[in-house]
Amino acid sequence: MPSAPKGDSADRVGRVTIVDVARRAGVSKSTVSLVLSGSELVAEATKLRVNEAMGALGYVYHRGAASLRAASSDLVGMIMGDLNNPFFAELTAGIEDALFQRGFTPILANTSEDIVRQAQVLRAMREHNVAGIIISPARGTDTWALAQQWPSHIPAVITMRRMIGSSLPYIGPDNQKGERDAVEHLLKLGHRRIAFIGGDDSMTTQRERVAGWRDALNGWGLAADESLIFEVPPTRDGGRVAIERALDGPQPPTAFACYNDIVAMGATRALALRGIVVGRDVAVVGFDDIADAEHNAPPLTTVSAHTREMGMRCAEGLLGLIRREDPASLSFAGDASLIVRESCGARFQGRGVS
Amino acid sequence: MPSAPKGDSADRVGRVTIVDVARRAGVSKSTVSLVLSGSELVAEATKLRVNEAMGALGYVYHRGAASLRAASSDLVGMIMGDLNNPFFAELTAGIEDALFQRGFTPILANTSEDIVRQAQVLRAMREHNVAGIIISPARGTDTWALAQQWPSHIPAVITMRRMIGSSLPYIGPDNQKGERDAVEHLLKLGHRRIAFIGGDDSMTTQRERVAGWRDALNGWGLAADESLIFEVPPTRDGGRVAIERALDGPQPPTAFACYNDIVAMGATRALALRGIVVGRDVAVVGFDDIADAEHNAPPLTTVSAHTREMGMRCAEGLLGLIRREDPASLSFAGDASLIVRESCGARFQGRGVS
DNA sequence: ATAGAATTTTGGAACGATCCAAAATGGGAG
DNA sequence: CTCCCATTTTGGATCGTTCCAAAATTCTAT
Repeated sequence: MPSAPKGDSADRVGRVTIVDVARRAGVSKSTVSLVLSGSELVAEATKLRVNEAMGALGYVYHRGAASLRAASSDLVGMIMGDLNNPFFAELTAGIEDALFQRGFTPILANTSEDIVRQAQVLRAMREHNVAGIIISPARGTDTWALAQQWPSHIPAVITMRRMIGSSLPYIGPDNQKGERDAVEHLLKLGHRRIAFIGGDDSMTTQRERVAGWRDALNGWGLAADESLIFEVPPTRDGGRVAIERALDGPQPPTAFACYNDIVAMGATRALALRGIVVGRDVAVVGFDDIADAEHNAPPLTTVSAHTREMGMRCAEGLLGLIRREDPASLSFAGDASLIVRESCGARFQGRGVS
Repeated sequence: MPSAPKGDSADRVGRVTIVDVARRAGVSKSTVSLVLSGSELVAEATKLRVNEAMGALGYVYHRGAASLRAASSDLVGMIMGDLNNPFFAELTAGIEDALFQRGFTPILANTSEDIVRQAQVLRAMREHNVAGIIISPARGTDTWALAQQWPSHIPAVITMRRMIGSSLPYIGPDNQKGERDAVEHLLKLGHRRIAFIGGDDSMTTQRERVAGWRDALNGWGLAADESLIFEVPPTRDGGRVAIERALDGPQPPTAFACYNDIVAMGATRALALRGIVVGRDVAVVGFDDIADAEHNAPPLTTVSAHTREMGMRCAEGLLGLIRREDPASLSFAGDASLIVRESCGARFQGRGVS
């Protein structure tokens, strides 16, 4: 017979508590508590007896009760702007993994870019007495409002979307450097009219990436032509719209640096539908390196944000804050590295149908 | 000056509790508790005074403390097999939304299809005294093992992956019916050699979808040719591999019913790279209707699992269990409806480049 | 055998809410 | 002015843990 985890009182009405365990092991509840916390104080023999009792009774630790006494719980809030964006889904999975491994329990909230929802969610997290939060602020989040909604003494790290003027540490990729590399790559391939498409001026991430685009052009002694910045929603459809606007204008660009991979996918699709072969007639680069990027038609040249690692960094950064390390030292701009595939033409294989 | 939420004791060392509020409002903590729970018993004037005190002190409700006395908390576990699969990301967002609206707080766990991780996560959820869980079991989860890891008296609903023999209610789309519709559509378009690609026999979802495929063929008086079932991982690359195997075999199929959209995307891409125009030379249908499906090249004909609604159903089903309704009556197979786009050829526009 | 030190164990007070029976208050009828 | 009843309010026990000072036990050296 396999060892069944059910103990003799597994079907009791109430929960099996530390007191029940203590009674069965013939010790006091304090001793059981000591065993639970892995204390060195308790004698080996006693430890064994207590563990046996816990097994027999099917005891389950009650974290809520424990954290009532401690200052904070093992809960950590994860507030994401848009879970349906694969990039954020990957980031979420990364953070979840890292937190769980460190003994924290992530509570998830998806704001769908809704700042009202975000405010509600922040309050709920406070009510749960979370040890801290990792937040990717919804678009349109105001630095001041966030400061009002989240007391500065509770650990929080901001990820992926920098809040200017906020005292909270920021963890995210180096957008400017990444975009600069991407655009320089296009310049090296001979492109001179390089558009930037997607997002708009109100998004810090867009501003950082545009800055990188400008840097690269200026670095090559070229003036950045602001009319080549196309502000469209950071969506697939946004990519399509930008392509249409760009192509229908005078002197269409020969290369497109996209706000992110989603926009780039929309753009490549729109180009393909016009019969333009991406990677031969025109170059496209994305940003983020989501899983789908390499399966796009054609596979996207993009800038990797090292999503998984970023998630780990976030978890670690928050842990640092919880341990009361200096917030300033925690801000972190991860590397962002160019991944060359086919959409830029550098490795174009000339396969005929794109 | 805008009304600052900071009260006079917002920077106290400890937390502001109902006792502090009670003191300031000149009432007992019981009264404050009554106000908190929205009781009708308390006089209007007192209610006002208490609310004023809460505002002034910046009181934040402590859900953990409250749930210590109640049988269970407002936490609900969400256990997902693979968050990186856009389908599950959408489902997760849907469930999260529905739970939050009903006043529950979802705690998230991504098992990455790892049953060891899943067991750990289940335990963590128990320790958090969750009101219930919504679980999409990791591949390879054994019904008996799950029953051991999750006591039957704690509400749980299984979603998307039926566990045969489990007493827990199952909520998911009608896979068999959906696949039958899809394959019938292919039959109507004149296809006779229709392959089923992706997943394998150990996955209940695959078995259900294969059953639908078989139903459709048999319904048209055709024998289901088992050699047309290609068992490959339910991934993009799996789709590619299946296409290669199928095309290199004798008498290649003219249509492919795919386990899900991811496989279908891998398949369409592999076909395109071989110069085969999907929607003209060959037909492909997917399953799930993830957001990317309509942006695929060509847009995928697929079966919608009504993901968002499914998420809502899960939340509602769990709520029913928490309210101690009959588990059997909660099982639910949602509709699964065919969405015709271009990959099957029914609406092929003949655009040249696919 | 015994003081003193070292090692183990323990009872009771927290933590911040809810719940219940009982007490206080207010109003209307006699 | 009292009594009764309806409306409000309240103290204290409780949920399951941790923490702390103090008690009990064991060990060591004399």
